[in-house]
Amino acid sequence: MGIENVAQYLKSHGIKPSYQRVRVFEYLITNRNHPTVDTVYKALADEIPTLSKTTVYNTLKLFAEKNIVLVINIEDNEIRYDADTSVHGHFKCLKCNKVYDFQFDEENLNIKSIEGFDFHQTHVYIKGICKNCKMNY
Amino acid sequence: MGIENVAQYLKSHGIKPSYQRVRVFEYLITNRNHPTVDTVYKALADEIPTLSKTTVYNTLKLFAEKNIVLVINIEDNEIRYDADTSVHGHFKCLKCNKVYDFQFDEENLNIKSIEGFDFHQTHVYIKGICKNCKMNY
DNA sequence: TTATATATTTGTAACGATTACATTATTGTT
DNA sequence: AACAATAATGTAATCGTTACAAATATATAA
Repeated sequence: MGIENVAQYLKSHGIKPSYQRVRVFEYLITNRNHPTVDTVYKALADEIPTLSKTTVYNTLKLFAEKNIVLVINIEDNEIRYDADTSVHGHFKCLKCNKVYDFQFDEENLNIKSIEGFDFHQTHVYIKGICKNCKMNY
Repeated sequence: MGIENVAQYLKSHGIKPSYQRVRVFEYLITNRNHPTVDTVYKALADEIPTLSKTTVYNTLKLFAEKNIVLVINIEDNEIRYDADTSVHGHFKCLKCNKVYDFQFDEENLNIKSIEGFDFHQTHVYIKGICKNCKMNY
């Protein structure tokens, strides 16, 4: 997605494409690393010296409200964000702390005992050791 | 589970059954309400006037380390605990904020793209509107 | 263009949940 | 009873997040 397309994408979701918002969203789609606010802020602060961390908080919260990012709550002490809003799960490696995406079959979950409930969001989180860390330690 | 059995249960998991620890664990198994630290503290403070909130924090953290409680991270601003450590999911109603348990078929998730990873914990969280709130609003 | 209104960004202060730490109390052992 | 080890307590510190007011940027209308 080019800058013009990012701006258009934000507009089409009811978000005015300010410079900071475009840059934050570009960061998310370029680095698919499920960053925290701090990660985004540190990465962009070099190139946008006037950037405020509050702006990153506001921007990501706005993106979440407008449903163009997913909020990842796999750890209790940090909020991560993902610009891939398709249904997928997240795996966090307890050794290297990296977060991986994975696909799963939602319809096969065969959920029991909460029939008649309306589902708005489904989150599947798995923690463990990733393949790379298994081999190297 | 009676008090003696709670003490025995804690011991068998390497936890010294102090008065406070027994009371916190009894609270969890008596009120299966997925409480936060604050909820447990407020409920027990009446009956144990000297109870410190730090003790509740320490106790629940210890229980989690010893794997006799699950840490529920369905919301980013609160940690909830569950003495039911069997594999099950959690549904949070966005209207009444109640957390419900549900069963699901883990083996049918059919997880792709993270083959060869070791899984330690699996969490399935669903947010939406519960049946009761659907009917009453 | 200029004036004006609106929206956004910024930086600081406040907030709240959690943790660190030192002190006190409790428990177990000899 | 004396001692050592463990746990509980209360306060202070920490850290991620939010509130808020001032400054800046953007859009609109005359």
